Amino acid sequence: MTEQHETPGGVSGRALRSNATSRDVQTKDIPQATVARLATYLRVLAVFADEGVLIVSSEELAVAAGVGSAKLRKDLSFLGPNGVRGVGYDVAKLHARIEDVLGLSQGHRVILVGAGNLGRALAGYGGFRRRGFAMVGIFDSDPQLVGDTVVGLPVRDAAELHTAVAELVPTIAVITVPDAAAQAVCDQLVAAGMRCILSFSPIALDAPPSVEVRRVDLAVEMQMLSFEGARSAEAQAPDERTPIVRRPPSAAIHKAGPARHKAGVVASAMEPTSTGSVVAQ
Amino acid sequence: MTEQHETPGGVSGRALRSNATSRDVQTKDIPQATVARLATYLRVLAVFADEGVLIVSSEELAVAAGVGSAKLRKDLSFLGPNGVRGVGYDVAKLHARIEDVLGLSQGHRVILVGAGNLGRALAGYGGFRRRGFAMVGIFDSDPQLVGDTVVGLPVRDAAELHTAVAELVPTIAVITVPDAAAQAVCDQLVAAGMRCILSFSPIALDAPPSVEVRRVDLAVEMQMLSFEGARSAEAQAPDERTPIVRRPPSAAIHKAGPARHKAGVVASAMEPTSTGSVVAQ
DNA sequence: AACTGTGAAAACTTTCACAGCA
DNA sequence: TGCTGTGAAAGTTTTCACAGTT
Repeated sequence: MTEQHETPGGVSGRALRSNATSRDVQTKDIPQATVARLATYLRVLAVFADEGVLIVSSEELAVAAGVGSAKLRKDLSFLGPNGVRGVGYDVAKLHARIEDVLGLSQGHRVILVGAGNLGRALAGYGGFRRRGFAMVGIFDSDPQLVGDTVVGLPVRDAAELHTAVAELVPTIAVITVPDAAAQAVCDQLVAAGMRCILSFSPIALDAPPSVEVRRVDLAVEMQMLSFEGARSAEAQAPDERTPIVRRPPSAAIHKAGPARHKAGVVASAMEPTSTGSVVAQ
Repeated sequence: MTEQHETPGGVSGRALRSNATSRDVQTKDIPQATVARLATYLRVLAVFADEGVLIVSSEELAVAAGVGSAKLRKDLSFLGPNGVRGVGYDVAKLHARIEDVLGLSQGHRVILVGAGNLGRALAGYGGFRRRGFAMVGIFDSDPQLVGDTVVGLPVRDAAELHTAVAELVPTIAVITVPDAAAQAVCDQLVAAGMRCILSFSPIALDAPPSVEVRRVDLAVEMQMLSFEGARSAEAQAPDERTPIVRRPPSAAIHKAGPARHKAGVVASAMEPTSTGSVVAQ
């Protein structure tokens, strides 16, 4: 369930490449939900291609991607005709088509702000490189980290962001700084001209509508799992449920102590957040 | 854009805790989309609580969470009455209520399989601990890594998984191994009795319907950003678009070379995947 | 006066089932 | 015959707007 998504109006273009196939489709009309799955199909197609498969049917692709074949066909139909009736889809051709529609054909230059644990892990994450995202710059404001080398790139001072953006011409920025610093970093990135931002901080970032901000909250996924798990447990043992989750040793933080209840104070300072989207899935 | 979700029927129960408030609501009736957002509200509420805020209005909460207030109220309405008309919501009470509904009240014991970059980063990710997820075991099959200490825990041999699960009684398992190993690890976890699995491998995992599997594909988020970015660029400069994404130096992998086209071969071996869900958003 | 809770409308997604084509 | 592309139905989610409460 992705989220709202204020109408954008950003920047970042695609190189010319006068050949046919181009991104003619009314991209505006491709449902959000479909876009999310196109990315998945792309990966699966890459696997098929590696295996030397030339043609796949919607059924095969669907199974590999974990969706229904009707849904897959419907999704692909938004990109115009891509297959051959009675035969299937040309793996290479479909891969190229989706890449094109997603705006991945030219590849992306990515900078990462926040060289902490998560940042370094993402910088080295093979899945990005493998799918056409090149890491071109890493930044942090911690003098301790500045100068380190991560996946071959020097960690630069976050103060250099503005200059560096002009020089590196990145198309996507990834934020992996502590929550408290996220909004400030986002502002800097916007000021530097970035138009696509992926944040791993769970806070909602405020940015002009011309900037695309996506948010990934890793804990949300765990919490959804928790819900589904608890739900199925409930369904199975309507009442004599076994307390498998015994000892709450170090867990159960934020127990929202029943302290200071009673009305009175009302919300105080709270950034006028907006833009952005959730995962969810 | 979350996804399908085969009807589960799993395990993992909640401790008794005879007090009121319990998870009475027909959890079955809470929309998937709402569950994803509840997790977000929870985090925002924790922030408000830390700031000493006692009461919030749907509008304030909504802004902080980055959603519309009507949507937020509708979401909360699935949990039964939680606020006071004309006043707002009691921060602590609402926090506790959502925690309860999501099945987080008892906290969760988490094991992680795959002590590579991503695994280690997740193990140390404060967002988990902060929200009640306690890391209790880390595994890897690489002898090089076994024995290392990550966030205070020794990396154990993945071969010990079965025994370890019996001993640690974890409720959630996180998979961060290379794609090729993901299905095997998943199978082991299922065999060991795990019922909730979160995988960071982009491949669709096959597991019995009684096991909840969620998948997070970090690259999908980037690809969706790419799409939105390209789309808005298009909207802005209908035709004389500036090719900001110039030099495709190290980027643009998987260019799906127009080599071996032409039909003939059809999909070969492909795991009969199923279960699971996507992010996306 | 301020704010929640909620039916009902609108928008969006998924699923079905079949016409159309190689 | 086999598989795509797609309208139309079904299901889900969001948005609206207002009745109900304190």
